[in-house]
Amino acid sequence: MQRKSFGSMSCPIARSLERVGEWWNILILRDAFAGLSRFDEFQKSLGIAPTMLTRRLNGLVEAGLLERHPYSERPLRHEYRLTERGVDFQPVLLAMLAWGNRHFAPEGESIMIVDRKTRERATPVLVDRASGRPLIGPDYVVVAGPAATEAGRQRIPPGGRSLDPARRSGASA
Amino acid sequence: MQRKSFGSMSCPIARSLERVGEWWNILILRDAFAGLSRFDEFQKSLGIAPTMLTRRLNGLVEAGLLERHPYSERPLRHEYRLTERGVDFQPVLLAMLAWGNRHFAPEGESIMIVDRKTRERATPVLVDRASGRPLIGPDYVVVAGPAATEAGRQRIPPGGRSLDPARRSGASA
DNA sequence: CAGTATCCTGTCCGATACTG
DNA sequence: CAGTATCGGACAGGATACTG
Repeated sequence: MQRKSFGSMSCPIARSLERVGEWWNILILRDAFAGLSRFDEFQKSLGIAPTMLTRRLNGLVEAGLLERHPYSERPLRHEYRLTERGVDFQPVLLAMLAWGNRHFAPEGESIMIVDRKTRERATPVLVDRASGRPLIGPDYVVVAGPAATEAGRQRIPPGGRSLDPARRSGASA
Repeated sequence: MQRKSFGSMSCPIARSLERVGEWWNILILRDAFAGLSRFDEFQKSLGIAPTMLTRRLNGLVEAGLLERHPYSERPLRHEYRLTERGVDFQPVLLAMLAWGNRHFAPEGESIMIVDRKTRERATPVLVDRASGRPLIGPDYVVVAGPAATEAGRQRIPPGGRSLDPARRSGASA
């Protein structure tokens, strides 16, 4: 699986995209989280061509998001399970779910997250684990890390770049 | 911009992918969050072919994530600004950033989020806005929403599907 | 500077057919 | 059931050249 590479490879987002950038990959992961694990389960669920599914599955295995586990010898058959790296991808999926629900669900939500007991709807927000404060707001900033390139470093203003939409020129009143 | 469509269109994740699925789109959004707004800023930053950039920019405008604002008449020139829908996409970007940092940063992080004052590193976690409890854990489940199709509904176990990695077969001890 | 026009290549992806 | 083999189309994306 030959990987596409972008100009700004030093960016972790670009690096992530190299692994999950293809259209199907994210949907396969979504289904893996839904508990699917066998080739034909994915195929039925996604309506994807088998040859494509093979390629995407192999890609995800190579990228370390999925693991093959044999469940039958003779003939050798395996199921695809999320690795820890794959499981870690869940926040991205949930963030996309929330965004899709918010902006592209004209007829209402088709999937939602609720409290297990009270059944109340949850609204996903990203916060800092330690402090519990929302990341998107005035309290946090993006800064260059130890592995940043000089070019990357220069794109970030001194003091860091705000994550607050209100401080973005053009956004909001 | 003719949109690709997937089998399971009822899923909000699939719907999101229709808008931002292309490789460049996410990187363009990332740069937009970094404050870039002019054609040539994007081009320099991304190293993308101008013709491609035009296409992607148009796509993002059509999808409602970016807005054109004229900053010069004669000749007419516009800059591209994030709409509210675009700004709302930030959690997805940050989740990808965190995932990329965690799993694909062998030489250390190149970009990180820190507390504006204390300069301490933040770790992004997804929580419910109302309760503050982490979504990925035992407290929350995924259920079918009002707009779910019958097929989608049947894929979710009664009571909802857990988001807890520990309850996933095969993951962790 | 902010694009458009044109051409070309790679590959994503589906359709179909085949195999242990 | 879980894939592999092969074919072909559509388009993402790059390179180059051009325009107001």
